[in-house]
Amino acid sequence: MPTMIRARPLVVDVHRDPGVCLHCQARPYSVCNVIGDDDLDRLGQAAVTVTVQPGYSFIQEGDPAEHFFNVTSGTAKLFKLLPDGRRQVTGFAGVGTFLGLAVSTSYAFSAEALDVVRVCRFSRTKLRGLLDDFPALEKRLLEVASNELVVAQEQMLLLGRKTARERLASFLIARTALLPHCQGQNGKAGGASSKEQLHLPMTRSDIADYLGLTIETVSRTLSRFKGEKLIEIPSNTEILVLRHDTLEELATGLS
Amino acid sequence: MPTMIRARPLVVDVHRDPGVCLHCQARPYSVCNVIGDDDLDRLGQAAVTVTVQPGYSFIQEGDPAEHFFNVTSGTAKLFKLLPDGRRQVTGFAGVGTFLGLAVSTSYAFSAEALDVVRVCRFSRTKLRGLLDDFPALEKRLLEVASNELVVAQEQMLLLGRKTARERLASFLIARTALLPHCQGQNGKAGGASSKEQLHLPMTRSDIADYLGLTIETVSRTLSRFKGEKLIEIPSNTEILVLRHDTLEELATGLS
DNA sequence: CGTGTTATTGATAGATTTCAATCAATGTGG
DNA sequence: CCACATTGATTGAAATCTATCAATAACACG
Repeated sequence: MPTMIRARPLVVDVHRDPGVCLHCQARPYSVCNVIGDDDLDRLGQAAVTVTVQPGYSFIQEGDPAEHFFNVTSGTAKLFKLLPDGRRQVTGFAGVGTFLGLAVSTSYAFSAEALDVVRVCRFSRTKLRGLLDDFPALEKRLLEVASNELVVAQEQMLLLGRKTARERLASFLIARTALLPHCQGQNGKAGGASSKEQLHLPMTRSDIADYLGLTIETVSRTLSRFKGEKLIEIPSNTEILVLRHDTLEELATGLS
Repeated sequence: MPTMIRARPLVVDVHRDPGVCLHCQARPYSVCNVIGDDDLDRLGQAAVTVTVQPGYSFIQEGDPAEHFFNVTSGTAKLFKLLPDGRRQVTGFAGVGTFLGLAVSTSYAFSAEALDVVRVCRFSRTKLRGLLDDFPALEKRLLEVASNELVVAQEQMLLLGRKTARERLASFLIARTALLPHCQGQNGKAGGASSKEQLHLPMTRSDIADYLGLTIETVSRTLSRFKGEKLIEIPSNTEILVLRHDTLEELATGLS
């Protein structure tokens, strides 16, 4: 049975500030990067900045979808619930993630902060206006949505057809791809070790709900990876990837 | 082990015809419906009509994504494969479905015709031009993509957290929603029977790969539904839904 | 009508879940 | 500063759902 406590959509801090967009550290990763410096204030005026404390949610599945969000710092988990409490985490939203694309009148998922999360919040109507004025923004959103679609299909493959080991390997590999130095990080030679350190802001329970497994299976599988010297587990929130390519093979179903 | 035979991307018939769009029976269900009658020829000139025979595929996962497609008749299955042949069907594309939204340079999935499928094919570059000229089309595509995203998240919930019974029930309910007379089809009173007849163009194997199960589990579960008088199975391709609301409860996890 | 494909049904096996206990990390209050 | 409680993670044993293996049965098609 999941926690379900403190799942109030409590939002802590709201403020607005002209010119923030220009120096926003999330800008290079966000849809905003298609807006020129000159027009950026126009964008900023349509948004408010919201800070969400860990454990609190800022989107509730089923609620009327009045806002769009852009994550500027921190990580949130996105999830859907069944009436009896079973949960499916559909994704983790990091810096630059645009949320709320659900066209319908209500949100299709909930979003809860894993650490302190800051988001830019746009009202539906104001964003509509922005899209009319900036066709490039609309194009960018289509791009974003298409990419998410590809990711979702990959996740369906994982959930429908991969073993627990393959799921965990896929998860770890996907996480390494998010690391800042995300290219040429390991040699091609078989068995080359790379030592990538992952920070996991989510709990084992979140990982389980993301991969369609139980906490216990996640824990057991990671322990086995550790025993096989594929990873190290310095702490509950850190994982050191020792054999990237072995995990990658596992993730794709080879072996 | 899946079939894997005749998975050649064989396309059978190609022809073009000015003015076809105007009388296309798929128009009301397609993205084209945002284009006015006057501009419709412009759209038609950018497309070619392709007929695909059952069992043949017109999109191959991994191939360079040179075209977009719009299904005008028939049904196709969309799927991804693991190297060892495990398959995940990510969706079924019926009349009006727009395909190829993958932004990247290569397709993220394969598409294979279940029955005779006709599609409108657009080259990437020509569609790009159309989008520049018709902002409404771009808006519509964003709408389509967002909707598919919602559907994909629902499918993740199914694959990650639902039981075999719940998956089959969800599948049947989703299929009834596609029926032409798709509103007010059954009374609210508990236990009301509705008798909706479903035509299933896909095999049990396709259903299994769609729901993350095996053929045997699909067959057994349907047989059990039959034994419980929830459905009838007049033929391999037809299913009669006797108790829509009972199945709906099952689908949502209330059982 | 054979003949091959697809679907059903049965028996068994196996991967993951469930139930349960232990351990570790963190925080509280006397 | 140290018992005590709380939460999250790990590990073990048993149960269960679904997969696998295997045999029929139903169907489509030439």
